Amino acid sequence: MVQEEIKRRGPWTEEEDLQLVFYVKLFGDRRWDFLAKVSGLKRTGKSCRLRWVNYLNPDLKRGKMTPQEERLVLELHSKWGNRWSRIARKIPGRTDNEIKNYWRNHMRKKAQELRKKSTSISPSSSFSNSSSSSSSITHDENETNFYDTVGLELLQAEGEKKASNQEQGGESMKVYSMDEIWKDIESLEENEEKMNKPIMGSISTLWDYCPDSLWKDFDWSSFR
DNA sequence: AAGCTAAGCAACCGCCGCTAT
DNA sequence: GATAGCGGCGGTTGCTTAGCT
Repeated sequence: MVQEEIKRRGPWTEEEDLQLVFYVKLFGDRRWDFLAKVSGLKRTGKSCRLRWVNYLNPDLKRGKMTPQEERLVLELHSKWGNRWSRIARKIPGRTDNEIKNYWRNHMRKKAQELRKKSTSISPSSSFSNSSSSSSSITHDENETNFYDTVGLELLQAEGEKKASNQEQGGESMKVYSMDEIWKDIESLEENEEKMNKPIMGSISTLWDYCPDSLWKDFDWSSFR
């Protein structure tokens, strides 16, 4: 009779992060169950993978989505629906989880704004033609439809607004045309195919990219 | 200052598909 | 070909923080 090891759950500690990064560096980011075992972390392989993919991976960008990233998310979502990982692959440095959260929060906010506007004009305008994805979101009907379809409508409405805002604002953020975005996507796809390299291909620089807080107190002698 | 609400984000769950045996 | 194990994905939950009354 094998005794089931009790797995830790909940937020990761800095120590766990360090340990995970070290073992990912050592063995790569594929065999998560194996990694979970050899690292001594009392976590499931899945949990380790999630932590790495969504937080520890040095290729990740942090902070607010840029306007061009926002537009890209809208555009790609209108094309692919809730295929978050697929969308994430086209937006370097962003994870599916991040994009999903972004969509959920920011789009809901904008849906509310739009709804306010639309109810003041015509109660039955917009939010009507659900087209993509098998979303099981159980909010009220307007919201569900918004998640599925409103991206493009927003793109159009927001595009004009942002363009004028950016002219006025002090920071002159470049607004990408869709042509430019698609060119970007295509070249990214080409690169992906050409290189077809695993994520860990860039991991030799891991130590350079990892947040200082992760490394500054690390006792390397214990690993020699 | 305290309480409440909404937003943001990290993490978990369950399902599905791929792969090794 | 069957099946078990694992990784990946999308959906959901729950905790923390910020903003408002």
